[in-house]
Amino acid sequence: MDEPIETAGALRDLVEVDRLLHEPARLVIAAILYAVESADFLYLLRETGLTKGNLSSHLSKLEGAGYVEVEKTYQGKKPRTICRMTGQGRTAFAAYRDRLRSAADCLPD
Amino acid sequence: MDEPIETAGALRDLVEVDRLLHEPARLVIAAILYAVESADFLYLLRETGLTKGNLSSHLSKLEGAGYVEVEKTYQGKKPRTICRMTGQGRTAFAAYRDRLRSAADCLPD
DNA sequence: ATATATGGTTTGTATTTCAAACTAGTTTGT
DNA sequence: ACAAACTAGTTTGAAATACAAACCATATAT
Repeated sequence: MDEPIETAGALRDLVEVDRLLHEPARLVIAAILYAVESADFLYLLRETGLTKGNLSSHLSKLEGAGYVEVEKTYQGKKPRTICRMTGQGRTAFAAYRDRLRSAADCLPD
Repeated sequence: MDEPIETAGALRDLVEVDRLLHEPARLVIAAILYAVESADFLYLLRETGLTKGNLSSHLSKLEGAGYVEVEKTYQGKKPRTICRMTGQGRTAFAAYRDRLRSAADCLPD
């Protein structure tokens, strides 16, 4: 025996929160993409304050989960990476946001 | 060159959130201990729904950070582990809670 | 030609998280 | 009295993460 014991409580729901979005760096990326329809790599780089390496790997993770689509284009001779949140990503983000808000509400004062 | 670029935005503050408390399992433990003055291992086990192994190691981590004090006593012949949040832990929890709330508020709808 | 900048990706290390396995002692059953 | 099972935890080992440094391809400036 070593399984969790059954109990009630809204706080406990936090434990099952979406870990992909719970990571602060990814939450910031996701919040931006949720709001803007599309954004390119350099815009996200400026807005999030992440390093290029981190932005790249977090984006890949969001892409791998189907939350974000990444399109590689060229702007003249320069590469331009455009990111969009998918429907799946929007649904997941909204759910995470709502969970987070109700969790924040039930934390003790 | 590969440092973060300077930019404004309240969302970005999330990235510097207290990782110790941002972990959902630990946040649940911390929220309980913040509210109750003291709680024993078995109470926390029931309330959090964590496994014993996880509860034990998360408590150790909170203890290592100085957020929680752990006192081992006996209740008759049975071991009883009593946990209390320290002043430092209370301060950190309140700060995390406030940051989380303002982050939750500025997420897009 | 060589150096430097742009727009990213890959790699390596250190840390985390989790549950399974373990420990130490106690109670129950026969 | 002896073994089996239970209680109250801790330790361990494997898998996943998170981060920045190092790298790559192409373009531009000297």
